[in-house]
Amino acid sequence: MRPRHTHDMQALLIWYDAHQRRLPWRVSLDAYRVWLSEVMLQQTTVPTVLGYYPRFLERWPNVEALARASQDEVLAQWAGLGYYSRARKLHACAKLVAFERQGRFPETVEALQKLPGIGPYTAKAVAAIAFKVNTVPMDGNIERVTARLFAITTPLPAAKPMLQELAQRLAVPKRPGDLAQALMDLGSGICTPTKPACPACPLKKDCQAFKKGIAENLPARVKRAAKPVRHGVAFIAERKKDGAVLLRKRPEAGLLGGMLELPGTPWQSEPWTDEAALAFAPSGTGWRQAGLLRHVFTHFTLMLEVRTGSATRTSQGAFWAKPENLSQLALPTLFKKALKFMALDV
DNA sequence: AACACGGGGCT
DNA sequence: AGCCCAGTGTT
Repeated sequence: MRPRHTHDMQALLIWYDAHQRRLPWRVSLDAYRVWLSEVMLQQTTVPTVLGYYPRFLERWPNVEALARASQDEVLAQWAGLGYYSRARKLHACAKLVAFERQGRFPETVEALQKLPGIGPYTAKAVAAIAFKVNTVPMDGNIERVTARLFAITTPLPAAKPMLQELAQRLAVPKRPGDLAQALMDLGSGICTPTKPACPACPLKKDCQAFKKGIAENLPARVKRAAKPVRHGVAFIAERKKDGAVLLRKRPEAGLLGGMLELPGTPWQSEPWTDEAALAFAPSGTGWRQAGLLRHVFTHFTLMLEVRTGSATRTSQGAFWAKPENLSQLALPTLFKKALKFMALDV
């Protein structure tokens, strides 16, 4: 066992007490609320989550309520947040906790990590914040803070195990949850990826990277490959009498899994010819180009050509959705963008 | 270890 | 245009 308290975590906690933000998931340490916020915050910024978390909590105030919802309802509320497998696993986890564990979340890192959608980070965060387990979760912020504190120059992701081990040395038994949140606040507010505010940092006396003047260069990363481009054509098939459009449900697994979409072509590396694209159109007439949009996914960029036309009957697997109902459906951002072309087309 | 998996905001 | 973000699960 290495010696603890080589760093002044007390100074960090004092800074945290003076600077912490009033965020809705810091109002209560109820495990359900902590868990819900941590899942939403996976790879998602605080401002974005602020637009979803209060609505979720109002609609489903406890894990039993969320467990009783339908998956389509959960996906509809999640629409726009991205990484939709999170919503499916969130619901699966809620059902498991509500129906097989009498509504109680497990209280150890190991048991939490067995639940759907809870990985190493979320297990530690929930354990530390809701159950006062003395552990330090590793997220992007704490990874960066740790790399700088110890001046680790090994590039990510190879440095991850070392950073994980070093971060655990920062643990303090008194206030594990506050320490985790203090480190994350430090990472987002002071120890930022570019132009860190080192002079204002409560840990500057301990920071090896600051002393060496290399804080801004850490953590080092290996270069990522450029995103390929894919092309698709989507069809807005409009019903004359009420303006309803045809939608269909995507497969449960994979990209935008379980969400709704406009009918259209597959997405391929080459642009579509008219003739090839029309083979994927719903039964309808008068197709004309309404717009072209670019949408960036995690690992490719999509160029989506949007065409409008009129249709009188549904096609295979599709259904009519009235414009006034669109906001309550599980439509990912890509297709919300596409549907905006409809209004221009009168 | 590498990849799939959204979307928004920053520089 | 590239990088980042309160990551997880699969291969």
